[in-house]
Amino acid sequence: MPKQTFLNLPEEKRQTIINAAVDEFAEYGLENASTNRIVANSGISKGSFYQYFEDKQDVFMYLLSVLEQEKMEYFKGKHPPSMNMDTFQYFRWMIKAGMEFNTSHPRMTQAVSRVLLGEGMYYGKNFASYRQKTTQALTQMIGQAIARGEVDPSVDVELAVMVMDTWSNAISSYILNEGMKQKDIMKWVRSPRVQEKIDKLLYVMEYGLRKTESEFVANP
Amino acid sequence: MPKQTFLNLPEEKRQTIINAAVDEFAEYGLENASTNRIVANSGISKGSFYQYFEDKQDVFMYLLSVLEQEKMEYFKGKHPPSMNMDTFQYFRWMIKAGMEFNTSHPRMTQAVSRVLLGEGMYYGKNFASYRQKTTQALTQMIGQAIARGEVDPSVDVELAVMVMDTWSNAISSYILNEGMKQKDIMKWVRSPRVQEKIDKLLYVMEYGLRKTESEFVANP
DNA sequence: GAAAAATGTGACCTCCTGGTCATATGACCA
DNA sequence: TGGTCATATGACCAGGAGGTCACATTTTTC
Repeated sequence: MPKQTFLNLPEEKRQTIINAAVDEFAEYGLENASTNRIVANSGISKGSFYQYFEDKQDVFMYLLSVLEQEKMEYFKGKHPPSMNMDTFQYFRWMIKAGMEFNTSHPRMTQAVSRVLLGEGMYYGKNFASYRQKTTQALTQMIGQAIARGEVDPSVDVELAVMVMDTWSNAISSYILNEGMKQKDIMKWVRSPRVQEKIDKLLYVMEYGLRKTESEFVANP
Repeated sequence: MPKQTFLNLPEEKRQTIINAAVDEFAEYGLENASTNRIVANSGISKGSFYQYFEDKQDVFMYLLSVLEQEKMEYFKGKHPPSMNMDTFQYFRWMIKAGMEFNTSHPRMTQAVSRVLLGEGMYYGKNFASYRQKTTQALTQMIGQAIARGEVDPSVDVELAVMVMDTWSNAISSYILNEGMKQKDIMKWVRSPRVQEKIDKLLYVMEYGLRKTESEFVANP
């Protein structure tokens, strides 16, 4: 975590530095990020950087905690539209709210998810706790869904978690990759075309690809 | 592509070199791979390396083509157990055959998929053609499935491709990551536990997570 | 055998990396 | 005013990267 010196800095200067770091991680990932470039782009000296942080991983950990903090505050102010949702409706609402949040912090989300999804498995222990938080939340959610009889009983918890986690990441990556090509990412995400795509993907997660009697309805 | 000098080399020496390269890419990815380490581990000199290849990306491209070649030969000798399979049965067979192949070339598959999935998006054009081949094959397969009325008609081709591609990659990553921890990866993959896990995942892809009247049966 | 062509070698180059540290600056206090 | 202490700086370091090249060695050709 950053040293006190960094936290004492004026808000503006701190922002400049973390912006440069975010850009660097989004562009190069963690392993290939260069402290020299971060320093150059934030207009501070090399010495100052190491007075603020242990190393670049320290910076990244700080970004991670900031993003987590902001996400928690975002979700604190958001409430599901209805209390009588089943697990799948709730998951859909969470995914969409998550995408709203992501696109309101696109660079930061890009940087973090690039590192977490791309290099996370090889960095091993360091990020394990962050991945675990998601897994735990999902596990609890699925446990409830199974108890309520909403989930296919032949599907065990671990498998269902993998399915939901996979789709959560896939949708997030898709939105970020495609969205960064748009001129207004928020507007793009909120467009009916994209919303329907998300709906359809989650519908397929729920009912499968194979033709059955259940039918897709947009914005159910 | 490698220069003629490399292709003239005795089989054994070529193998030593590509083994060292495979290990390097599997361990460090493409960006962070070190030509110095590759030459050290393959017992050739720096100068020879650059007489054989343009640079490390050239080596990787060669690995890619070798793996593709071997995969094609593998599938040429393999035939689906029955001609009367629907698309989902065929996909399941392909996935399982693919996993057989992957675990018989674990290091190479690991190296290639690490680079392709992890750094592929950022290298842009270079690997696009390889990703495209998979997409094209899937597109054709789905087109047929839709024509046969096997797929939910509310699902369009592009979406179905994304779903199948996502699962193909997810299963492959899962098998590779977990499998590398086992002492005998081939035996592990063939075990009923793992086979059933794959079956269940593909069952969920086909019928969804939600409880319906259709029920999972192992090895259908 | 000699001449020619192909192959192999590692010292050396420049560039950039993460990281250090003696020194300079300037805010605050007596 | 002088002294103290947090902060800021960039020259500097060792290490490793990718890449080159003059020379040594081996193979082929005649």
